[in-house]
Amino acid sequence: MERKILHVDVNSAFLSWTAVEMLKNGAEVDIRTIPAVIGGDEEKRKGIVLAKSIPAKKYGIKTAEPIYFAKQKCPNLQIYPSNFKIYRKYSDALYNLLCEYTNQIERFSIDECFLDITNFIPKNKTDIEIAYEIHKRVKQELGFTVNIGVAPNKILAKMASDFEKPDKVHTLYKSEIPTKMWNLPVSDLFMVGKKSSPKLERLGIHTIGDLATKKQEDIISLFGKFGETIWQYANGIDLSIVNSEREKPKCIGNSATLPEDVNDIEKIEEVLLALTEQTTYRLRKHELLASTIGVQIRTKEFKNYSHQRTLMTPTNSTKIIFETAKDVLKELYKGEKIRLIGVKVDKLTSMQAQQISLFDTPKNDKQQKLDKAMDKIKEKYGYNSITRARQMKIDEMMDFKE
DNA sequence: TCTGGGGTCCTAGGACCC
DNA sequence: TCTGGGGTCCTAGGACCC
Repeated sequence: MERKILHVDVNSAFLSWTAVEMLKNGAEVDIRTIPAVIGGDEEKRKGIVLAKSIPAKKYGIKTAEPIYFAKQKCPNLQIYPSNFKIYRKYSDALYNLLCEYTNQIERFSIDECFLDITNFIPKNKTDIEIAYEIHKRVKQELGFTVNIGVAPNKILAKMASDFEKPDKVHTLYKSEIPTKMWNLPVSDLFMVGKKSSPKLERLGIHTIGDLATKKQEDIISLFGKFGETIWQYANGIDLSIVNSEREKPKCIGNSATLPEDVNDIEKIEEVLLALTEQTTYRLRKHELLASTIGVQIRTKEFKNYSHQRTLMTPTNSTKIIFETAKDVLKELYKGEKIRLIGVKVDKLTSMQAQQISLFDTPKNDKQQKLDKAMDKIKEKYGYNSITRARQMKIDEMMDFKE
């Protein structure tokens, strides 16, 4: 049986949510109506565009481009900082509203959800009517606009919600694929990014339709497994289900671009410790243990390097993970000036499945208790409420999120 | 000129085992 | 001297997404 899938996508999410919050706090201008962006701090070298208003888009400003360029395109551009606490609040409000329509709902990102409403459409209504109802209610009750794609599977629903913006409902049924999707540039297809689209162009594949009508074997022989995926997407084929199970993460990591390039190993290790504490805190919150510890650095020339190491026994101990990360960093670091440092834990297993280790000494037990005590305080009073003394300066510098 | 931070998935090459 | 083939696991790096 044909399924009924919706993809709900918040228009310029970070900017819209900031606008709603500002209006609630008595602001006179709605930043959605002026050339404005949400962006990082240029002085801290995090100056990229995270979201843009429609008037800003008219100046040719693009998401993820440096603010520096955006300002050249539009000198009177208004720039507002990001605030993930607020985004989480609005994202949750949207999710709660959508849950009234189905229990098969997948949070695809902070501002996108897939809904499978196949078994939840009342007899007197159609899928399109439900989409319009959600569209209207979100605007009236939450104050921001969404695009909704209505289709028989996830890829088509996602492509449909990406059609004309903002504040629109679009359908993309199988019969509409040639007229609504095949005329679009191949780079508009989900998963075709800035590396594969020039490669496709060189092969004379300019539109999604060009890709769809090529022989599947030819695309597979050129692009491997990835080729199979994009060929299927171009033909509107996607058998994946709307997955409402909240899955455990497969890896957890934190990284930070430093305000200045650094080659002082002590300073680098201090930042590494702060990042490790953040990562292990999240690891423990998920009740997971990690087997692989990885460290990444980015040089001032934007070269990325990484090393990792797998431990005999999975752990979530800040001390063990930090000691390992320091070791891995030593292998990796050749003394050059670095711009970014990151830590990542991988091969995660649930704590319940933990094997009793021969190395569970009283000393390790003490470390575990210390981690737990620190976590509790962070839980109760906020992440920054407790911190190792020598780290205070770094925390200020890196403005940690909750 | 300037280029965030959080993820997922894939690939290629090497080590090691039988 | 000449030296297979299948499998698993690990690592480094890269593409892509929001």
